[in-house]
Amino acid sequence: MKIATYNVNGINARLPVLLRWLQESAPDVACLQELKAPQEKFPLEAIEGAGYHAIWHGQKSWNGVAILSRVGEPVEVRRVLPGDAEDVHSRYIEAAVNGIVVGCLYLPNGNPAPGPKFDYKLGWFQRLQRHAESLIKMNVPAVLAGDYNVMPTELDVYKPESWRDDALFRPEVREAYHDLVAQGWTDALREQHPDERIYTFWDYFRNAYARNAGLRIDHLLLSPTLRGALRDAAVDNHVRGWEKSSDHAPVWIELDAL
DNA sequence: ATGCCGTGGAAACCACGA
Repeated sequence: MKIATYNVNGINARLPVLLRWLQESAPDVACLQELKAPQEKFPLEAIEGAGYHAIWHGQKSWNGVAILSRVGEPVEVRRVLPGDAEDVHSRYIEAAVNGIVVGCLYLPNGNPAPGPKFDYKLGWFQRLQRHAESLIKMNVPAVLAGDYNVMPTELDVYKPESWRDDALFRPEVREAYHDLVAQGWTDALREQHPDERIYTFWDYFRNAYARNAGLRIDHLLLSPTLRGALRDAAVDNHVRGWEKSSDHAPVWIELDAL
């Protein structure tokens, strides 16, 4: 079973690239972030035409997450990260697909730090930790996939020294990610490639992709029950080089049947 | 060191992203 995550940066602006990638990479499940579309502007016909069921949680202008599946309909579990009734951002959706709980998340950017946006990021991270802990305790096969907006280690940044004070790399955020993983999760891409410089995002400007000035911020975390099923993990790096690409590249894992 | 680019939505610029 192949599960992917892809921050599309505008699903309607990205539709040709998204469809081309779905055709080429053929993930069984795809978690999408940054739809940047209200609920009623999700391009369902095109997605279904590509052979996928979909559930999504849209929002006007910003955020927005979706779960696509070609291995049966995703059975929605929730479309809000628990713990804050005031939080109106569309940043989380969760479904049961083919016997696996798939959480699709778009963690807040948090810049500038310090400040209210950074506080929101840390609070969101805490809520994610609590929810992830509950998934661990339920002992279900689960994948938490998405744009975490954190580079976990120096190996995950092209130039660590210039990112020290950034909300994506500050110690509090890296610690939050570390603590989350320490619950028993496996960072699938890093597990498969312990020492490689692997990036999932390259800025649109400063020729970042051509210089490989990238960040690894899109992650797939596997619950303890899935760790042994991990067969492969990689970034569809070349997709970032396509015309009208997102600034992120898709990341995927391949799991053995349970 | 820097939103220099890209997207969406409103307004002919601005918010936001990482």
